[in-house]
Amino acid sequence: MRLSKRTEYGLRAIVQLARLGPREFVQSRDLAKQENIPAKFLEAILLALRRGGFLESKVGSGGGYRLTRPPRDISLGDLIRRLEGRLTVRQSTSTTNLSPGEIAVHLVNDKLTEAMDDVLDNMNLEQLLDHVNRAASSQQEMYYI
Amino acid sequence: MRLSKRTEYGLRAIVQLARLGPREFVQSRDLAKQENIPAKFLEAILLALRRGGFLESKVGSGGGYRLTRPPRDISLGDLIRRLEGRLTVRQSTSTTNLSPGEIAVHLVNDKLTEAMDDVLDNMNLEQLLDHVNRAASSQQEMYYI
DNA sequence: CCAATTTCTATAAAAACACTAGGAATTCCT
DNA sequence: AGGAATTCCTAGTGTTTTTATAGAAATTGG
Repeated sequence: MRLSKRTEYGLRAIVQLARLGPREFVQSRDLAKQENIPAKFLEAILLALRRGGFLESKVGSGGGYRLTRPPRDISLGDLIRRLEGRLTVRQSTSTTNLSPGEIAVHLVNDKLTEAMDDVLDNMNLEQLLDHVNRAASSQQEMYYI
Repeated sequence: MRLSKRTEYGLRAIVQLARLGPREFVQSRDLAKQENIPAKFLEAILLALRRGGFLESKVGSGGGYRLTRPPRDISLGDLIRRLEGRLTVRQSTSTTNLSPGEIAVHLVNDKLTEAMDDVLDNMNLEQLLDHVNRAASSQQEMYYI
């Protein structure tokens, strides 16, 4: 299991935005530079995040993006499902006349989906930032020991 | 999250093999027909399962495939990781000098991987078959109610 | 009016996935 | 011995998904 580049970039961008605080608008180009993400690709991703209600934007000179609400109120589940484009409705393959193998596949798929949703739905952006800070500072300590 | 066709087909085939018991060799072509899977594709998948130690084969007339061990001893984790080809080693991107965003991505990736492994490593083929049988029989009941 | 920015549409390039072709090797059966 | 059935193996092909890129319209601030 690996997140797509799209999701990875989106996550990295929103983490930056969350760290910089909700005051200022940050430009797509700057985010791209800071995180070393292809600029045009990031543009499209930020747009999707805006449409998803995670970001608000301001067009024109001095414009950019910022969070619509505090990190605590942004669920990783909502965020990542939006980024992965996994609105891929549960296959509506009629649940009748399935072979045993097909039933098994369904079962496994459901279990996996549930497990992932569990992880993501129980973590918000604030908690993720806390983890990151802790990880980063423990990385710092390494140098002093 | 969705399993690849390769994994889906492999799972369906091994479920069939497990149901038919460990006695007889079953031919690839028959499995393909029963589960409606492209024959040549399935061949390659079964071969991989043999190399992974899940199946043993007999070449030539009257040949085919069968499980190497009882379903109880086949972990879904081992099986599916083999099928997904997800030996995709944990990225060895040096864990130094990561941006906060990159750390966040790592964290999420690890959590998700762990959650999926948890599900899969705690289920064996026998348990999966039980689930399937229960699901199938409750599906049957539907017709009588 | 001009520069900076988001927004939008269209397309291209690359990678992953889902197969297919064809023949070699092995085994069984008569 | 010979032919039919089967796995084994290598290589290739087509399609879909992912990862971008190009370029111009719309909006805003100065």
